[in-house]
Amino acid sequence: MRPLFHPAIEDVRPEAILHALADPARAAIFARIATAGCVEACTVLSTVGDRVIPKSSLSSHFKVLREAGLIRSERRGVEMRNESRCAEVDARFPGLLAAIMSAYAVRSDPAA
Amino acid sequence: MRPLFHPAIEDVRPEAILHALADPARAAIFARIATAGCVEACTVLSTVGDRVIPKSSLSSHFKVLREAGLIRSERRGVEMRNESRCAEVDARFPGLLAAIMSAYAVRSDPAA
DNA sequence: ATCGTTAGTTCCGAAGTTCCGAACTATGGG
DNA sequence: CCCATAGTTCGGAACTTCGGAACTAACGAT
Repeated sequence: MRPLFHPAIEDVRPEAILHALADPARAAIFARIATAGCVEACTVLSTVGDRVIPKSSLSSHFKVLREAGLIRSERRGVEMRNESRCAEVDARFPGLLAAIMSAYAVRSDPAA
Repeated sequence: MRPLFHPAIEDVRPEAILHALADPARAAIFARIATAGCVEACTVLSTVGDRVIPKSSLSSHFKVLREAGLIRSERRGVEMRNESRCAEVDARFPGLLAAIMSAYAVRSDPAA
């Protein structure tokens, strides 16, 4: 298993963030990591909404989020700890994550 | 030639906007339409940075922006007028476009 | 009217990306 | 040591993107 790659915050590119969050499943995973105490293992969230996501797909979603600079992942024994890099990303691209997350919230809002 | 499709603002989905703007070339085209008096024809901007974009690719970039709800295009004789739908999009997803555009500006900022 | 020019679209093949099941690797417990 | 669990990698099918060539549509000049 190759080591986990995390870009330095100054190497994080906006197109990678937009690409990562342009997938609603990935955006939902990220939202859960960002809100749920900033730590969540992989198979804890093997469903998004009512949709089951296969392990291999989940693994690559995490990889995309990690390589976009949105989360930091660490192997802890047999499982993985993921925490969001919201604070760092927000310092570099102020307001970006908040605006994206609230855009998704608008869409799922029945009043919208 | 089939007619140009524009989604109603309430049908605009955040993932479509993120996907459209996740491509730096498309984001640059959109930025030019949004800032340059909100009207710009296609071949006026056949280059992005120092990169030449073929007509067929340009045409599909415009289509992606249009169908994401970011621009409104109208055939005016032999050419096309494009105007941004910033105001509508901003009313639905407040701050989203501004945050994305300033994220790209950070990236191209030599001090970043 | 018809020709030429300019603006943009469509078609289609090549190249690249995404999805997901199956096989694999790594860690920890009994 | 063997098993179970957590996650990764592989590989093929389905989908997307890119760009050149052929096409269409509008306008002006003759």
